[in-house]
Amino acid sequence: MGGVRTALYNYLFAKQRGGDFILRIEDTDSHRFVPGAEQYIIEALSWCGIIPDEGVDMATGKVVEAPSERHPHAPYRQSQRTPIYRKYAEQLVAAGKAYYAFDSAADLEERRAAAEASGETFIYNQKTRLQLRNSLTLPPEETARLLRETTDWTIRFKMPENTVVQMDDLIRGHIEMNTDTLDDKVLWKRADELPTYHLANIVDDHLMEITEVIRGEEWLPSLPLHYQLYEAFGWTDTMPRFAHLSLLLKPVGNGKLSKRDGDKMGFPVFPLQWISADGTASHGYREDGYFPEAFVNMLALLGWNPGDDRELFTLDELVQAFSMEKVQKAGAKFNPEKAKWFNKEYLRQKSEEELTDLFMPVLSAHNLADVDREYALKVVTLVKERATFVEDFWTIASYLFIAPSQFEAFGVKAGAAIAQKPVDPRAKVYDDTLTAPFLAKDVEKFWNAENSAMALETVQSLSGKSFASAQEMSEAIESYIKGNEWPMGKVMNTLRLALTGSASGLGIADIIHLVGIPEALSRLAFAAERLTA
RNA sequence: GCUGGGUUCGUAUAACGGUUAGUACUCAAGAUUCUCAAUCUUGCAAUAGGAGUUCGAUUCUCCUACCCAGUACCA
Repeated sequence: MGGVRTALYNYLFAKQRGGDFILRIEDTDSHRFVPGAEQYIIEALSWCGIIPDEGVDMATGKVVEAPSERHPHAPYRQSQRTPIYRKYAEQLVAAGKAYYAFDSAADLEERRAAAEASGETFIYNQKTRLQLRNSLTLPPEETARLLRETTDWTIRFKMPENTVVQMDDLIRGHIEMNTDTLDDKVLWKRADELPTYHLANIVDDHLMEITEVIRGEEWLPSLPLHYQLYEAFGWTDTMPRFAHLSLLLKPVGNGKLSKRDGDKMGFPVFPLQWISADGTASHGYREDGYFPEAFVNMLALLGWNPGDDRELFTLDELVQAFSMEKVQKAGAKFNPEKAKWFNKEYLRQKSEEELTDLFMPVLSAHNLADVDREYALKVVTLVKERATFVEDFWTIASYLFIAPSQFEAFGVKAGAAIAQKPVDPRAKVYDDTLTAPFLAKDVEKFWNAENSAMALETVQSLSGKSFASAQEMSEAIESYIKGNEWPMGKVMNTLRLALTGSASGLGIADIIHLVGIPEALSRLAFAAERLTA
């Protein structure tokens, strides 16, 4: 989610200014390589409607490896650009702005442990670099020999001493930091013979003519290093502008949003379902039934606002409205409830035709492949306002497709839609298995000889007549019950219990008008047989 | 620890020195209906604390508290 939001803000900013949004794969940690991750990123962005102008060939969905007019800076995968970084790293060494370091990992580890033991922190910087094994301290011929005979070396940036770096951030404004608090960061790694993020990023941003870098807040502490690198390369005149986005925080408690939070609280943290290497699956917004428009809209408003009360934006509207000035400095706690609200709003905006198209596969998934589309459309019209997800149509109205007598065979539970709500702990607990497929608490409340007789007679009174609309049928039912001076609520709820399995849900006339009077009578008979024993 | 960033109702945010501190989500109540939703109405609820600057601070400055990030041959 956080990654998508960062990409989204980049996209909105770029598109608003007529710029290009570039996707570059920063895969310079060979140890953390995850198969499929690259494709996942492309697919996730594509689902959100965030289409890169450069870096990905959208026809094939692949990262571009060879330069073309549209993709002049290929390859866009950093692991395929290593000679470039190597050249620039050595250029820095030659200019005296970086140096070769030969300290072993174990040695550095030891120094860190020793410093920690005495309550200090070991930093590889201007204070310590002259006591360590590097091209600054070793005789030139020894350095040359080590470089020639081993690959056991790194390149470190020679951080200038006591210099206050003056920085600007599009969101945070002016920031300054003294270089004495910084260390001599590794630019070229011995471990996998690849550049670090810092080197590769600065080199690529320069080569690819990047004008704005919008990234997560975790990079803010690295900004002075990046400024110094631009300085060292002599690229300050074309240095991009930076914006550091605050992080997405977990809904409750402290800390940033993590995979575990979603699993624990039952909301997705991934745009698309993600299967980890160990086989565990994490929920995705797509698979959980969210519309991409709703997901993107929700994400955009998490840390940014248009300055007025508008909340619903299409991607194009976001491009128009977005401004860096209105991006929030503080981290934003993610609210899963609001995410659902957005989805509900988008669902309501969709036409009944479109929703029916989406609903048909849901019916098939519940073993109802041969439902008449016109019938499904009528159901959608009836339940649209009540649903948050397309899947809800089924949960709310499964009884419009199958009778309670079939519930078990289709894996339906009576009152499933209301059962999702948290139950008041003081409420009486009923054993639904005793009356299944009918809800025990409603059976106790409404089902008795008197009520069921009235319910049956009411439906029988409709037999043989035809009704042009549910409204017309509703009037007939009402006048029949009132004519007999029967209690409206009791008859209706008893009827609903027999028809749907529970005493809550759609209007009685709506249900009977859809399923038909003979079906209603048959359901009444089934309920009588099951409940009057 | 050090360095940097941050702090308005439970949550997301508005108010860029002058408002009864607004809006949305959530929650609660009422209206409505045959129930449940939906809808409508109403309500609950915030400027972290302390100094200063100012006629006046949510807004500017400083201190404290708390939160976040970085402190890797990870990004």
